[in-house]
Amino acid sequence: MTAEKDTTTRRNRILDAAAELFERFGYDKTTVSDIADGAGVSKGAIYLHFESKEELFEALLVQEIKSYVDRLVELVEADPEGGTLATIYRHLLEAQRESPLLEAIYRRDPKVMGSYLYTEGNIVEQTRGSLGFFELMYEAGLIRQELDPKVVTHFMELLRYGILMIGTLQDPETFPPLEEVLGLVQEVVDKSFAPEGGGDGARGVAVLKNFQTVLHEHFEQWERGDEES
Amino acid sequence: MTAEKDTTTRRNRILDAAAELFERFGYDKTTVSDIADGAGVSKGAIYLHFESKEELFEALLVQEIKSYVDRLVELVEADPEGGTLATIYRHLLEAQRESPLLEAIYRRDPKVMGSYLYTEGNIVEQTRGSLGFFELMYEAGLIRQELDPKVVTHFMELLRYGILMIGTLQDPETFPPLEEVLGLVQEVVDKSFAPEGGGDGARGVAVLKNFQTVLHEHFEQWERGDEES
DNA sequence: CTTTGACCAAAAAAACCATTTTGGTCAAAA
DNA sequence: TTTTGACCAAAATGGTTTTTTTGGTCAAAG
Repeated sequence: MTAEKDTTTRRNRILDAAAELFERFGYDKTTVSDIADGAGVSKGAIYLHFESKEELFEALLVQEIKSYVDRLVELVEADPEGGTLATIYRHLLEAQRESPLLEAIYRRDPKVMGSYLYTEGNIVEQTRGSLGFFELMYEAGLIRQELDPKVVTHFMELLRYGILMIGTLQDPETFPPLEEVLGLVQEVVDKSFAPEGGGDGARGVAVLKNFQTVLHEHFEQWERGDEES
Repeated sequence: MTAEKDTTTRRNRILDAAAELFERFGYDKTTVSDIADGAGVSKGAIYLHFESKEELFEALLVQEIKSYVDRLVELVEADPEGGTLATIYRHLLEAQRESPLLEAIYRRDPKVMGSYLYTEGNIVEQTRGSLGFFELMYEAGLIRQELDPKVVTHFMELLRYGILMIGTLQDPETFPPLEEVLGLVQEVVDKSFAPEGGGDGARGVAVLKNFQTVLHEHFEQWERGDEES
């Protein structure tokens, strides 16, 4: 019990150190020794937890995606407006902005992802799964039924990628405050895509939490399958 | 007169050849000789029109931006709905998609722009000018007065950059038809940002054409200033 | 049993040179 | 006068060798 907790703690210290280094210097420029030093463990210890540098990186990405969804659920549950489409979407964008590493993944930033981008079957491919979420919202009646959910989803993806990329193409100094932009986004989505009155908020929370569960299971299965290969 | 027309024609043939080659092979991989061959002129002839490869490239970019705006005006004038905010914005996105070279500029595509990206004071920096346009639309009453034009502009920029970049991050095969997406964009913009009834279309056309003039003048002055340096 | 860090093969980076290409020029041709 | 293409210095490219770094291992220490 205490022993297990200890190794888990160490694993997390390694992941924490890795997160900071990968984010700052990127996958290629971060060495396993650097991570070991950063975590205050020996290099060998790292290989007691992860099979390779690549697997360590993937474990980190998976962790990042998981806590992204967890954070989203947290934000939505704390919001009095609950699980309406616009609320969820707004918090989704907020949660995305909170994790620079996650942004780098979605952005396929070569500076951060480095040669990992060119590895076979990398995690990034899997991240498309979130698209299915809005279809679920549609089926739950939280998107106007006369709209095409595919098109609505794509619209929201456009905005999401816009937020993701605009900072690399223009000077962020010139941007209006994010708060105001997100406020407008929320209004627009609510006005154009949500049913009258915004829809059943509790239902939305349920859909989201279900999605959260499915996603966690998906990645746990993936991690299991990953070890034996 | 005939002589002048001849040199103008030749200049355009060079620009045309350059456009195709730069788009296909990028700035670095396209040689001046290639362009000369493509245009059916000698290499020396190119230097009768342009001071350097870089200046030729810039002239091409400027031309591209100019015809982008010209094309936008054309589309808007042909549209019965005229110059409402949503109509103009929709055609702006359409016109943008029609020019791969322009997309490459806005996208800062290193494959196409190559080492030109790292030159001092390159044109790309100047292209931010279009942002001012929506402020003019606001002043002309074509954007709801209770909204913050800066935030609305940024929202529309987010969508624009999303459309620009999403194809590089996800497989376009999975996208819904562009027509439908643009249709939704237009609806959303109209519903959320335009005043009741969409606003005075004729006024919008006037604002747009005025912007067109200013932009043309801006670049003509820029070209003049560029030669003497 | 757990953890370490010296050690190694492999890969990446740096240094070096030979060769080719390229942007730009200008004497000569048209 | 106008246009050309052979020509050149400078830069880019390609190939080779040397040096350094790095992911991963495992005998030995704790």
